[in-house]
Amino acid sequence: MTFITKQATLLLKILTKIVSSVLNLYTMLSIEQLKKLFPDWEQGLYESVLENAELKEANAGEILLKKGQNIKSAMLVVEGTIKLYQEDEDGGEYFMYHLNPGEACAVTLVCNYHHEQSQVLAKAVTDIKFLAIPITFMEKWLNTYKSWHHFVIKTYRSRYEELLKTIHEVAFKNMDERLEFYIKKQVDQFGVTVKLTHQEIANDLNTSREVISRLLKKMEHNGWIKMNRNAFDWIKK
Amino acid sequence: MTFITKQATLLLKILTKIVSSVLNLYTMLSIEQLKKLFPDWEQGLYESVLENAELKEANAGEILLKKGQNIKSAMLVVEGTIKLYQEDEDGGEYFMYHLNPGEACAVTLVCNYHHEQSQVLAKAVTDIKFLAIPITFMEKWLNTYKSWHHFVIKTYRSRYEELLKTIHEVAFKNMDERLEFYIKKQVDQFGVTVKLTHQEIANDLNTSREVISRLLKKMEHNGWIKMNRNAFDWIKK
DNA sequence: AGGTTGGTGTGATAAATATCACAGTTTAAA
DNA sequence: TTTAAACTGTGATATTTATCACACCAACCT
Repeated sequence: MTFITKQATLLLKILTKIVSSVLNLYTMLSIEQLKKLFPDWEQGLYESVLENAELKEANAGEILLKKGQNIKSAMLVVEGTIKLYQEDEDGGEYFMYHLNPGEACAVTLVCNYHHEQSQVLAKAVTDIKFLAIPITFMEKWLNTYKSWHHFVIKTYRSRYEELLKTIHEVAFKNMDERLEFYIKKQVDQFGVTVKLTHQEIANDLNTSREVISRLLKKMEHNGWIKMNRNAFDWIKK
Repeated sequence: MTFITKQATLLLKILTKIVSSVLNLYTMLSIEQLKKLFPDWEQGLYESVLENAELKEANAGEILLKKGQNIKSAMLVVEGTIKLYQEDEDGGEYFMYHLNPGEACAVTLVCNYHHEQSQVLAKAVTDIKFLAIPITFMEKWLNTYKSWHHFVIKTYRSRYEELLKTIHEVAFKNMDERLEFYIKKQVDQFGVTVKLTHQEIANDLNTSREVISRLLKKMEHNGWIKMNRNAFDWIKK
């Protein structure tokens, strides 16, 4: 009885392994796809990534990274869009920027692999695919591939600039201007039809739903937007 | 007449060059000092820096970099303290972090030397000395010195983290907590005696002097500070 | 001493935002 | 079709912050 159970367990493990490796073949990227996403890398880096990265998926709305969570792998976006937030201890969130295919999450590109903790919250906005690279490779690749080095620096630089913009908004602007700035980012990402509820916007800007409702009403009066349920169109300019 | 003028001009140029190189000798750093400030560099990098960087000075209060200004050289702090601000179009400022000896101003570490503009405001808090490295070397050094590469990444990473903290404060906290956070940074830098007027603090936090005065009064009542004219002591904890 | 300047204290009021309360409306579920 | 849940609109009120007005005081100048 126990013998049979053990045999079955073993068989299950083997089968799982086979299935997952077959799936991996199916879902793995071709080197050509990789080159399109990350055009400036060296040949060897593409190969290293294919060999060592895991292609993962997540559904829209899923939380990919929480503040305080240990970082165990770098995240490179392959498909879909991720939203990056600053997260408060007691539930607050503040939206900072989007991550798109070909971009990497800066906070996960850690050089020293000693228990780095995430300072941000990352959420999948759409269904996504991303490459997860164990952080043990981070230091090694920095020393091996110049193009990786440049990629890391480029990533940090562009994210640093996004954070500066965020600080500019939140330190100097009132909610009406911050909302406009927010909507514009949304429009750049997904087009003039903004499919978000007032509550969702309020959460992203760390304010209350009523405030957003009133400000959107005002924008409607000004002829900046055309409102629908669960969505509105940005028609300004 | 023109001949004599030309001769004189030439002489002046030569003299200027001699004087400036003598001055350079006087003010230049030794390689030992450089190693103390930037411990993890390669030998060749120290030499390159000594050869190509200019050691500059500035007085307390001087503005080193303004938003929108073209970046022509990287700044490495040698002596004194610099304050980094986000700057608003109409005069507002928001303090983000301090830069100390051995640290570099991230925004000036540009890889591409095509008219990058500063996104920040940098002010000398004390009299300072810093190394100015023409940005033509940035790309070259990235390709030549691994230690430079690591230095740049380390710089970006730590500044990115500072910006995250700033966003956390300004997005989630009320002025009383932001003031406390601000004072603590000040105390970490210069000790428990905070030599700032209410007006200066108000400017750094983009608020008004009255607000800071009232909040400091409250802190005094709570026994967190001991107030004097032009300064106060942080005595909490 | 008298005057000027800059720093501080504080009331009164306005503006921006947060919170509460509740009504109406659409959508989805039973 | 009825019911429940989610989304939106809006008034009333509280809190936080900004702005204005002015008084007081210490330091410095002459």
